Amino acid sequence: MNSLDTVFSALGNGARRDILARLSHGEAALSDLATPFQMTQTAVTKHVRVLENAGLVEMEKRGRTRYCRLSTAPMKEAADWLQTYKAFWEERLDGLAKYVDENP
Amino acid sequence: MNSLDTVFSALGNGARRDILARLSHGEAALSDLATPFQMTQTAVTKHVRVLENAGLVEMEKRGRTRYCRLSTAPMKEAADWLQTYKAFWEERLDGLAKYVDENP
DNA sequence: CATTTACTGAACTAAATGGTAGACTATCAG
DNA sequence: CTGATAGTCTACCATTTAGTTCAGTAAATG
Repeated sequence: MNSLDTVFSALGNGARRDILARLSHGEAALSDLATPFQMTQTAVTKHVRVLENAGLVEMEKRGRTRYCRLSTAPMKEAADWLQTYKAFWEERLDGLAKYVDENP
Repeated sequence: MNSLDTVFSALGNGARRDILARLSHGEAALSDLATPFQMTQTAVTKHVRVLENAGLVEMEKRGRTRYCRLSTAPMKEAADWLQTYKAFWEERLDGLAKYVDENP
């Protein structure tokens, strides 16, 4: 599977985006993530695995706890892909601006 | 379902991204899309429906053919979401630069 | 009018997703 | 050692996804 496939579909889930938001405040253990998200630890683990598989989080086991931290490189890839369409939506905005100018 | 959910998961499929790429060259009928993508027309229609549902394409029926064109507004939303993490990956790059500076 | 073309809809399949529960291992604290 | 804590693995479930086929409607064309 394409890397953009895994990244975009990993991001296509609110719970996972919430986990990323939480991780943007710093490293967290799996159990730290399970508590606030009203979810089984197993479920959280599954989500984190998806994120890990997409390269969006890195895991490190210290003792019995497994810490997750953000890894944003794939996000940059995704952002770059979207960026290729930026000209498009800006052009559309320009078109709108022109329309507004010509129809006061 | 959250709008970012539908947009990101719509983008999480190579076939759909290919369709968007094709549409970035201009309007296309459903049948125009089916031919190059070695897929049933029904399958293409389903993909396009997903894209339409995410607001990424707009459809217009003229006569018996249904034309699709790009609609990038939701992409901008997605890009904006990713952008909030941009500081992160740039910070990481700064950290790397610092590391490189300190370890010549 | 007859035929082709463009598309729709329903029904089906196989696999993936998002979630649960339960039993088990490993580690840390008292 | 004992018990609590962190996490894993397996199995199961319901729903969604990605695709197919086939039959049908609607519009363009000879």
